[in-house]
Amino acid sequence: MTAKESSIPDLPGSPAGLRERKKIKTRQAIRREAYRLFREHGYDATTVDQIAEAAEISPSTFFRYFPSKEDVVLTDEYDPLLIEILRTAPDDMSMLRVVRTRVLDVLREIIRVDGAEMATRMTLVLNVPALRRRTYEQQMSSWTLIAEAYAARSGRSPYDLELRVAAASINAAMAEAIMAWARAGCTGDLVAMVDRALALLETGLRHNP
Amino acid sequence: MTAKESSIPDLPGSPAGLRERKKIKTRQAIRREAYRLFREHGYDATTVDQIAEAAEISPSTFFRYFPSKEDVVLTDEYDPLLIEILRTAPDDMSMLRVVRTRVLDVLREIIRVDGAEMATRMTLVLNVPALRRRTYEQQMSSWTLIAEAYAARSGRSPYDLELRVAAASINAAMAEAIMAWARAGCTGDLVAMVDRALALLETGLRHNP
DNA sequence: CTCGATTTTGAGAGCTACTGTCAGAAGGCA
DNA sequence: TGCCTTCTGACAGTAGCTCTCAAAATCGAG
Repeated sequence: MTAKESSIPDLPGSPAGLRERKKIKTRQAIRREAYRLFREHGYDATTVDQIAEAAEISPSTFFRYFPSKEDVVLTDEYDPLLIEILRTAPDDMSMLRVVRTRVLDVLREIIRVDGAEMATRMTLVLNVPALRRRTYEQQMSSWTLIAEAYAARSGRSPYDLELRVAAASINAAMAEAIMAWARAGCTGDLVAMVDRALALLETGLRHNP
Repeated sequence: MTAKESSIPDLPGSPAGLRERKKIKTRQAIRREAYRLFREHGYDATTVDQIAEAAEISPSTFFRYFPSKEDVVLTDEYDPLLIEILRTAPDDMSMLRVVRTRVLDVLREIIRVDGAEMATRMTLVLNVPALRRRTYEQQMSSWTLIAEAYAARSGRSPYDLELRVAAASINAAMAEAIMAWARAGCTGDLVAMVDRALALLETGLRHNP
């Protein structure tokens, strides 16, 4: 209902063509009806046909907007932003430092603007195994890009083990914090939780748990 | 062909009943034919019906032995062993120390006994997205159990964030090392690579990449 | 060995996610 | 207005997976 366009990535405003506007409206309708049905009947119990009917489109049209049912939940416009932040960070700053400063600032802003929808999504991701898997895969492919960018500018191999382990464990720590937040009903300070998780990685697991 | 029973978990020997032996033989036949077809035609291009025909069973019987096509590759008898090692470790030993000492010893032994099949599996997991996702999910659920066991004996909450982050990042680091090994054609010292990955976590990501 | 109980199996129908094709409708542009 | 591009719905088809049911194989006891 409310035009809640996130202000963090460049928002293109209303595009000129009627075609474009209709496409956006259809896309929003699909997502809205899908989320409603997921909430009411559960993810697995909701079929694509039902979503299509609720959104008043044909089932085949559904797959023109989203390559799979999972993508209705998982399409994420923030990943490119994350990559960009890390790509443009100063050369002498470690991945982890960049995340704990710049990325967390952006996360705070995302929550402010888009918190409610993020909560819905994360709750679904927490509770539906298929979505959890896809989420991890998606994030890992982003972090692979990040690791490769770091490799390129420091002259390491793009397959450098330490680099990839750093990326993978930062990803895992953030995911774990986000899931803990979702488990707690999306209440509490997500940014603080993510920072706590990352602090542990920074200190190292020498004596800790 | 060769009765290559791994000697690491308790090997039950040949069970008495004919029924049991036949079941094991069928299970092995399915896996053997499946792996052969995967190698020859690829994972996605191989259908369950083809595997069933090659193993001389009906398609419906296939699903009595493996709940899904993915499970032919992913069924892993080592995970309970991993959990057991960590569960029975001394209370004052951190997760990471247990892994870097005891778990790596067991891994070395697994490679010695079962190296070839492990290589086939890891190569499949590396190259088939669906398998990668399931693998991660599977390992994470094991590490959740481990985290809960650690929580119980140290009086923490089973949802303790630091504990879960530690478990998740150890898991991620090991997975990354194993994937790097598979990427290198399953050559080189896997145990050394995993240890390098874990060493980074132990030191912490303060100045590193 | 035989008979009844239990387990395993094959056949087949059915559901859902997803892909591809193709003609026709709708929007854009001169 | 009329042509061109894009979008849409109907339909057929494939693969993974579930469920049911009756026939076959195995097991245990007498």
